[in-house]
Amino acid sequence: MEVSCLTLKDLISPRHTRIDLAAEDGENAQKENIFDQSRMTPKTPMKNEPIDLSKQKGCTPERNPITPVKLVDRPLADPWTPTANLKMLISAASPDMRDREKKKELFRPIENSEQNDAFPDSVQYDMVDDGTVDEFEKQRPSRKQKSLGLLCQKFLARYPSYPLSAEKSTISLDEVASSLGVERRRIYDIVNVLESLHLVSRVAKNQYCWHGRHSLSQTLKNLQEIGELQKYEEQMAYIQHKEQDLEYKSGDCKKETFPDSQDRQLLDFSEADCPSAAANSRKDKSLRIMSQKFVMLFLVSKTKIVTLDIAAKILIEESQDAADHSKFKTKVRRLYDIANVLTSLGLIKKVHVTEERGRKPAFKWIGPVEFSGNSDNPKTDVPTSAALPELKRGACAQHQTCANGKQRFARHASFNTVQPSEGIKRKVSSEPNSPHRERQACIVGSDEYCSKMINLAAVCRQKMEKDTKSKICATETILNSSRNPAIISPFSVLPDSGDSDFCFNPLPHPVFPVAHSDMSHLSLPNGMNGQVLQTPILAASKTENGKTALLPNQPFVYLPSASLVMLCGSPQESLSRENLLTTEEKCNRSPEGQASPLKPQAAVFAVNCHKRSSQKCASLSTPAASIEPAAKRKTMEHSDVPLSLVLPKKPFEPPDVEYPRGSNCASNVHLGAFHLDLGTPAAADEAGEEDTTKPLDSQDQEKQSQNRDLEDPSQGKEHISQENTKQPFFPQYLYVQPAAGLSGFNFLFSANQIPGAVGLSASQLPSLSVPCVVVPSTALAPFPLICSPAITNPLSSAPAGSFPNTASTNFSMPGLTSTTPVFIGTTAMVTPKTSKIPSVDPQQPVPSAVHLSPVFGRSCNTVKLESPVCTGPPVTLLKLQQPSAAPLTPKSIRPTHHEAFFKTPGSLGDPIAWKKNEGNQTRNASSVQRRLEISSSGSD
DNA sequence: TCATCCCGCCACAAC
DNA sequence: GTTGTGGCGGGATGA
Repeated sequence: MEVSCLTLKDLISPRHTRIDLAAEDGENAQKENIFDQSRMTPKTPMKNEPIDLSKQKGCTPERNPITPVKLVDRPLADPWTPTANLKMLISAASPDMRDREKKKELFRPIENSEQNDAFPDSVQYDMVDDGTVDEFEKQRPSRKQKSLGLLCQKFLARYPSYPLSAEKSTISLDEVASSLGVERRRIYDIVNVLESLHLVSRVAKNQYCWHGRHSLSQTLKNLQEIGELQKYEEQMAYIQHKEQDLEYKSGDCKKETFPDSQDRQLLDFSEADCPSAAANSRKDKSLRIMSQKFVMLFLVSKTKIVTLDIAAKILIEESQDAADHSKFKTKVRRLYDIANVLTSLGLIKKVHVTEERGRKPAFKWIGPVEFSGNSDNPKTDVPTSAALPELKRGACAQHQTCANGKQRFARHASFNTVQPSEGIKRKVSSEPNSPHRERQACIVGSDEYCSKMINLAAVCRQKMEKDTKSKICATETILNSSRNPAIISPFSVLPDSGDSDFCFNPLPHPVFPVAHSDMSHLSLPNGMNGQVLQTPILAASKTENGKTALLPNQPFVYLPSASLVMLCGSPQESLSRENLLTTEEKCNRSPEGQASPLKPQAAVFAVNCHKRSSQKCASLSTPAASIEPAAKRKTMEHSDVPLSLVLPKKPFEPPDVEYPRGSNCASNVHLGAFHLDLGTPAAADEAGEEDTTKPLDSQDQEKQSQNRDLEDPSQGKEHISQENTKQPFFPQYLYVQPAAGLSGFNFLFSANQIPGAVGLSASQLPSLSVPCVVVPSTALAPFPLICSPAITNPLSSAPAGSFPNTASTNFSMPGLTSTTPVFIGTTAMVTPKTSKIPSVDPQQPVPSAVHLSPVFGRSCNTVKLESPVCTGPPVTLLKLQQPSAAPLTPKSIRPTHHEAFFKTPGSLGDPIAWKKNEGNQTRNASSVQRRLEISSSGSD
């Protein structure tokens, strides 16, 4: 938006200037001006008047100034299209033009084109004749000036970001193209991307309707949910790991399970169900869909950073396209196109991720992370079905058809990345916003694919709901999950595929000790989330009574805030965990295991969180996931720009896999599952099938993985950290993801913990009577409160039921703003070790706190985040990779309450945001395993 | 050399 | 058959 605004100004100004100049200045200027006008009127009188323009103009201030001119310009452009470029160039050659243009550099290209067009050929030619050609060439708009991004900005400048309903204007591609002096083809590129976000919709041939950003939030929200269902995060993590592995191996990596799964999905979507495979295939490849998927990657990503190569790989996989290099290159090209538009929209920005290999181009999501009610009310704002291009196109219908056919899919593969099914749609529809959602669903998934995804989400939700209803079941499931790694499998989305569609559902709720109610919300609809959370928490809770009671063990209660992630570890926890473990014996809480789990756990959490997408639960999921994710996020945020992602070469799976059994079998399980998932990120879904279907295997795998982890001392830094985490004690700490913009990580340490480790002195922090130390908000991103269960008062956020113990005392703190994080922990909860956690030292071995520790362990992986965003010094983030079992499951917490209280500007936002975060985090968790070093050069 | 991505051919779909 | 769409990748540009 902002960008666009700026752009608009710029654009406008230039023109104005021109105009003014023309009028004021000399004739030279006049030429241009004259041109424009003359052109406008004469050439395209028709065009000039286009409704769009007029409307647009009227609508926004920007327009006001601009539009009029533009109108004029447009007409001019029209005629010229064929030679517009040439003319423009020529015109550019003119000194006057140059000067002016120089001033206007940014917009020049377009303007020039327009203006140039205006100039009489004679003039241009003259210029050329004069030998200005050289100059012309010199001035010839540079490639940058012609960039799609710039073009898009100009395009956006023409329309108000938030047009009044009445204002909705139609967009004539021809006009726009002519006015902008570009080929229509270029406009298609822009419009397709905009359409994917529902900023515009196709009305008719060559006609699009401008909707503005009203529905953007909703669209993003939907995309996020879908992305979570898709397990994109996991996929990304998987791919990253794969890459790393490959690097190791230097071998070729061919698609692994993951891809396959995706491919399958794709196939299913595009071909199987769809009537016209060809059409579908084409649609699947459409820029619009790619754009949506690309956006999903961001929304799901914990770090909010997506590298082009990974995105391309994911897209390729999904599209079933051969992974051959050419395809990859093509995808990357397309992604550049999309990225340019998204950048112009101010949704992403380019950054560089430094990996072991080197620097990789990447993009960071700078758009809204949380999608709360949204300004865009989908309901109101959302463009009507008519507006939805896709719908118009009948995509919905197709989807439906497909969906129907695929329902099974959803169920079977339900876990597969996306399998939309009728159920999903239903769900969507069923949701509060049903109407809206449906649309969106259609919209989002313009393709069947999308619809399927939606369906899946819906299904997940339903299941989630069911699960919530049958918490008991959940507990059981949890137990089972603990037993069966498979169930826990991160991708659990499907986990139960075999069983029920979403086994995890139950888990989530029960899992989160916090408040079920809340938790339930939080609880990830998806098995993943739920699972993750469950693992740690659940175990605890279960052990306790099956109550979802907040983990007594857990020192802290996680308050759902997108930004926050809290990890708790404490001896107690360990105990509880042990209890859990006992239950989980299966999990094998190997001594080590406990610690190790972190990674997986984190991942798991993340995963779980993700899945919940459909539900608001997402927020819940986030919590768990949030832990790691949060870190990641922070890292990401911090590192707005250049990020160095160091991924542990080792397949994160095993390493991660280490299940901190100790903490919780469940967690472990989850982890394991997660690993599995990681192993087959994309496959996760499928894997889900396999894994889920093969719980035993998965379990075994998990165990193995755990064992591996344990075994693998090396497992990398992460391991170390994890191992640390393994330590019986869980460091209690709270990780707060910085809200967007937050630079540093926020850690919450228990008072017991050694603040020093963190560098924060307890004294410095305002200490609540609570044992926990509060970290300065400044350093910390704003985050929600966290309470240790120990505290008697149940957190407000936490459902009382869930956390009987939790002290809510502080929570209510109205004063707390997102910015002011408050942590409450029971000292008891905190173990000295916990101090480690805060461990600034990423490497510091984190006691393998059962739940939390694991996270730390990983988190320990120092992630250097330089978040450009972060004003603060670059922060080394510890990857909180896993919120190990313990972790709280802030997710569960998710309760709206929390939100209300804590909503912080950035983080808190919607449960969805949570979900996102969670999802991201969880997914990132996989990545977490890897080190994520983000060196973001400064803030952007 | 590599990242970026403009450009326009051309296939497919919609009239 | 014409026009609208948009996939695709060659190859230019810039760092």
